[in-house]
Amino acid sequence: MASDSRDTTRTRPATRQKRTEILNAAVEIFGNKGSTNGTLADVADQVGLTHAGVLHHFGSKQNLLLEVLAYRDQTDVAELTEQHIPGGPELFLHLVRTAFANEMRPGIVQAYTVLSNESVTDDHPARAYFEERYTTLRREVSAAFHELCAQEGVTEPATVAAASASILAVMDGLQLQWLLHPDVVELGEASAFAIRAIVNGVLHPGPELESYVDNE
Amino acid sequence: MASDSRDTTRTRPATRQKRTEILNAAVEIFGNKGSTNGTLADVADQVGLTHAGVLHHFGSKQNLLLEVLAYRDQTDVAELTEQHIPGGPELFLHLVRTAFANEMRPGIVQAYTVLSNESVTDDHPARAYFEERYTTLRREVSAAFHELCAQEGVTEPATVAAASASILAVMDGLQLQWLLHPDVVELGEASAFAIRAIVNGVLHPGPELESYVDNE
DNA sequence: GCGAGATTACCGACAAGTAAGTAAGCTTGC
DNA sequence: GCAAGCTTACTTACTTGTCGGTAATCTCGC
Repeated sequence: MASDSRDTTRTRPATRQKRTEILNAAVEIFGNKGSTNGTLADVADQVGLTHAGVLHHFGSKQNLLLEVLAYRDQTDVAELTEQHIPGGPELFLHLVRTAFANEMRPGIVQAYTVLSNESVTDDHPARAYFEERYTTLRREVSAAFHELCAQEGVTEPATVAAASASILAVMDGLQLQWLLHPDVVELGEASAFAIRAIVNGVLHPGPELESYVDNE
Repeated sequence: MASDSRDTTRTRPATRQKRTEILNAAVEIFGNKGSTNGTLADVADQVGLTHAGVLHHFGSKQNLLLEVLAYRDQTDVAELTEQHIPGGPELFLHLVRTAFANEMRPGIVQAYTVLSNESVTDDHPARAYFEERYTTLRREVSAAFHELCAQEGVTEPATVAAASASILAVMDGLQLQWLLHPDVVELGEASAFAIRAIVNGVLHPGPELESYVDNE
């Protein structure tokens, strides 16, 4: 979506690269400080420019923010979003793999975590982006569930919606805890466990919670 | 200055009430705008004071923030934190009930969501608070799991840590999605489903995810 | 029960700092 | 030699926190 249009048309390669550099710096800064707290000067410093220089390339802070998100999609989780995400049950494995991969890039995880939650606030520029993102992801996970249910001969659409949201939710929530306690919480392992539990919860719902309490 | 012994000593009732009013306003403002973006003047406006008036009561913005968090604990989830949280397997039911209850107070949920994620950023004043909070909560959930496992005659401490973090994670993650799409995501229902799935995942781990793909 | 003296609660004005954005001009590769 | 890439120098708009002052409220001796 964002992207550009013109990058390709009229910019020299050196410029292109500078912009990429700025985007990477912005990911780091916004990740470390949030988009409200991180300043253009912070970003500029990191790439050896003044804040006006950054503005020259991106026009406004808000625009930089949006381009950062677009950039992240395009490079990072291109795989996860719309590129060639595995369609069926493999999606779940893919999500687990993503969680493990994320253990290697705390910077981006932090940027994403901070920004997604910031987006909830009044008129945040990235709100639309995240609304759309979650809608898309939930739809994809739901589709995977439907395929899986069909494959396993189970009919249980009732919990699929809850499960789809839940899978995305654990992943996000674990990221937060992992960022706060990197060596207590194991992002990959925990995600794997939770996703497995949720998938199995759709296919073979076990006992109700109440049963563990009553029969005591 | 601030916390001073409980206010009871030296403040008159009208003042007490005013402070509570300010705290409630702050919850709303910080919830709507984040703690960085929300200003003292915003809070002050809401209670018919100037920002200096707010400062008079709370000393500094940072202190106000911390008092907001303490206040939330004390009133809101007093039940959930340390007050009289049910100890054993009932804890899980309690968490589910909390999720349903949260559907009725988006303001506080939003404040909490925004602040907890903001806390990840550099030197955020609330970071220590949230680190401690998650540590405590994970410990409590773990304890509940141990009790439950004992009760059910299962020995499986291996996944308990992951499961404990996961339960808190889903709850947080679902809150975010619910805030973005209040009428698509059902906070209570989804939390109930996910917690049940995770609990059962500890007690009776089902098939591995790989099995759904390989045997296709 | 009352009036002097101390405390509060609060406001207006201001100090100091920080951010985004603008304008105008230097520099350089092509 | 000219446009793109940047910088310097500002401007404008906030924000937090401080200060002095004022009015209301409490405390107490008498």
